[in-house]
Amino acid sequence: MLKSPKALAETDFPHTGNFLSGRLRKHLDNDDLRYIESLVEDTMPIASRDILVEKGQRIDRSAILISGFMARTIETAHARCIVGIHVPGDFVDLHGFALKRLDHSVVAIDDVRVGLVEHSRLEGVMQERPLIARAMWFATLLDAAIHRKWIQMLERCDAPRRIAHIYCELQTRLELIGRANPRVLRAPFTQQDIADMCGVSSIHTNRAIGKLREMELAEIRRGTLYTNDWEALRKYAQFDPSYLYSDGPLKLNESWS
Amino acid sequence: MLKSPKALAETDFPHTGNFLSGRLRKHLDNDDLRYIESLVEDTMPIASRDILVEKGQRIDRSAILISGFMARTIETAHARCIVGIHVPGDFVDLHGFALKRLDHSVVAIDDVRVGLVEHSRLEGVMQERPLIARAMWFATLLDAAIHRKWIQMLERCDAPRRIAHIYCELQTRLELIGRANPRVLRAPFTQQDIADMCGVSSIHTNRAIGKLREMELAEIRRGTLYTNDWEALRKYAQFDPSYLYSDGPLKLNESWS
DNA sequence: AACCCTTCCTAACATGTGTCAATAGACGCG
DNA sequence: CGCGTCTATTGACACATGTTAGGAAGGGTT
Repeated sequence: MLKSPKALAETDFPHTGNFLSGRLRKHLDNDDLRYIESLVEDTMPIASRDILVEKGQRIDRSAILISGFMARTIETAHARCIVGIHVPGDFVDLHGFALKRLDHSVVAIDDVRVGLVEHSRLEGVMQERPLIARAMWFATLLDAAIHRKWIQMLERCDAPRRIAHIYCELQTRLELIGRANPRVLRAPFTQQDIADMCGVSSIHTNRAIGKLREMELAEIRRGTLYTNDWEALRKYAQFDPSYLYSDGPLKLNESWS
Repeated sequence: MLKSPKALAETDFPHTGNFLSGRLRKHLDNDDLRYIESLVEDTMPIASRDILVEKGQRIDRSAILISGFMARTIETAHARCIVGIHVPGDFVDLHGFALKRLDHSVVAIDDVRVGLVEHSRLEGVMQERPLIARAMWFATLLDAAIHRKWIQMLERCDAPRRIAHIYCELQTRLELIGRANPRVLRAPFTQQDIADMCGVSSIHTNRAIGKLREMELAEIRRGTLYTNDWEALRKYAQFDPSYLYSDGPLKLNESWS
C-alpha cells in the first residue's frame, strides 16, 4: 500500500486527543464525534509524496486525515491529474467503503498523519447509528459538490483564476476547521502540483503565478500563498463558498431521528 | 420550479411498468427494485430546456429520470456550465436528499419524464431497508466518480478528445441500461450544449466536430453521433470505462445484511 | 565551501482556443 | 410557400497555453 519504508513505519503512540475537527463536526454532537474517534483503531504517518491508496486496489479500511494535505490523483501515461485536495478532518477515502475499489489514488502532498477505520466497524455504524451514517453520506456528497465546482472552474476560468480559486477554496476549508492564517496559506505544493490541479503545464503555472503577483493579488512562493487582501483574490477568482455547505445543509436530528 | 406551462402540466397516467432500468438495478434484486418503484408517487413530463431543480432551492423530493436526457448545470454571469449528464434510471437529484439544497440546477436536455419520490419516504428507506439505502449511497458515489473523470478529461484532453470522451461515456451508460444503438447515439444536444460540457466555445466545438469527421472517427450532426468504429473512437478518447463501476462494486448482500 | 538535485524562471516558437463578423442551413409557423 | 429564428459553419485575427531548451535560485549533503 505504501511505497517507502519511511511511510511503512507505524507510529508508536496511540491517538488520544480530539482530532476530529473536520467537516463532520458541525453536523454531529460531541458524543457522536467521540464515537467516530473511537472507530479509529490506529494512526499512521505518511511521508510526503507517498501513496495511501492506489487506484483500483481493493480496500477494507478508510482513512481520516489528521494533519497535512493529501490529494486525489489519476495517473495517465504521460501525466498526473489532481482531481481534489483534502485538509485535516476529511475522510479521504470514505468512497471506498461503498465502492470497495477506488477510481483514483490518494497521495500525501505533505508529511501527514491519518487515522484508520476498518470497514467492518463502519458496517456497524450504518446499522446502529443512522445519524452518523447519514453524516458520512453527507461528507461524500460534499466531495461531489467540490468536484462539480472544479469542473465549472476548469470549464470557465483561465489559469490565474484557477489557481486563485483553488487557494480560496483551501483557505475557506482551513477556516472551517480553525486552521487558517489570516495573511498566509502555507502549503507545500510545487508549481507542478498546482499545474496538475489546474490542468495546465508547469511553465504556464509559473506565468499565471507571475500574473497574480503583477496584479498584486497574491504572492505564491514555494507553494505558500501570501496576500493581504483575500477579498480581492476571492473576487478575482469569482469564488462563492456556498458549494462548501459551510452553514450545514440540514439539522440532522430534526429531519431524521 | 418549472418554467413553461407545458412542463407544469402533470401527466395523467400513473406509472405501472418497470422503468427502473438504471444504475441501481444490478445491485438490488427484483423485490428491492419493486420497492423503490413503489416509492414513486407520481411521474411528470418536463419539456426540453425546462428546469427541474434550480440551484440553491430547498427541495423535499427527488426525481428518477425515466426517459430522455437531463443535465446538471451551473450558471454564471456570462455562461452556463454543464457539469454532468443523466440517462434514464438515474436518480438525478438524490444528492438533494442529504444536502437539502443543491449547488447546481438540473435541466431537461430533451423532452423527459421523471418519477418523483418524497424525501419523507426516503427517510423510511434509510431506517428500514439499509441495503437499499446503501445502494442509493453508491449511486451518488458513482456520480462523484464520473465527476472525477470529467475533471481529468478537462485537465488533460483537447476539445475533440473531450467530445469523443463524453459520447463514449454516454454510449456505455446507455449500453448498461440496454438503450444503446450499435452505430448511432441519438441525443438532442446542440453544439452549444456540447460546448458547455467541454468548456470551450461553440465555434471551437464546431471545429472539433469537424476534426472528428476528418479523422473519420465520428460524424456528429445536430447532436446525434454516427460511427461505425466505436473502438477507434474509444481509443482516441482514451476512454476506460472502469470508473463507471459497471461490474458492480461489491455484492451488497455479502458484506452487509 | 563545493556539490548535487529539485524547483523555479525566462525566452522563443508552435498549437489550441476565443472572439467577432458574416453567411448558410434547418426548422417551425403562419 | 415565405418568413423568422435558432443552429451550424467559415474566415480572420488575438490571446491562452504547450513545448522545448536553457539557465538561475534555493536546500540539502559532504
